[in-house]
Amino acid sequence: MKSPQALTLIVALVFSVAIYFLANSNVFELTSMSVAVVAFVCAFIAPLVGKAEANAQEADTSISTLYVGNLPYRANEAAVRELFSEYGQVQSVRLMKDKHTGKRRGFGFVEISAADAEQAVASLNDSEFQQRTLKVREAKERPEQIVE
DNA sequence: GTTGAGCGTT
Repeated sequence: MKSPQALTLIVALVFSVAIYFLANSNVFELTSMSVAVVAFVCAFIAPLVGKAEANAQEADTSISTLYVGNLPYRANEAAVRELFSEYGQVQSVRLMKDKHTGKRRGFGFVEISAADAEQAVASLNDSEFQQRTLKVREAKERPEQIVE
């Protein structure tokens, strides 16, 4: 797992070392001040680059929460995840069960890529799953991510 | 161990 910040840091370090040796060799007649200026610019830009890459990653992982009803009581999370994985990247699957008895309540929520959410709903709603006709909609409450 | 419209847990 390489983070954008770590990558940017490595680039900045390598660049700084290169500038240091260039300054020592006097190839470009660099002064200590010019090296300091370059170092300052690098230190100023690095966090901005890292932040931009982080924002780009967030945009790629925008997620929609889908309500899945009429599930068979015997259905488990793995089976539901497999089902929705046919249409998109499944972020998480939560099958709601009664907190006290632990029995399945027959519905759940699936977090899936926003880009694939509509396709999954259109394909899986009113489809048959373990001899039950599923109800798949966009979840009403608790919007985690706003879809534009 | 049962049932059958529904929108929820840290």
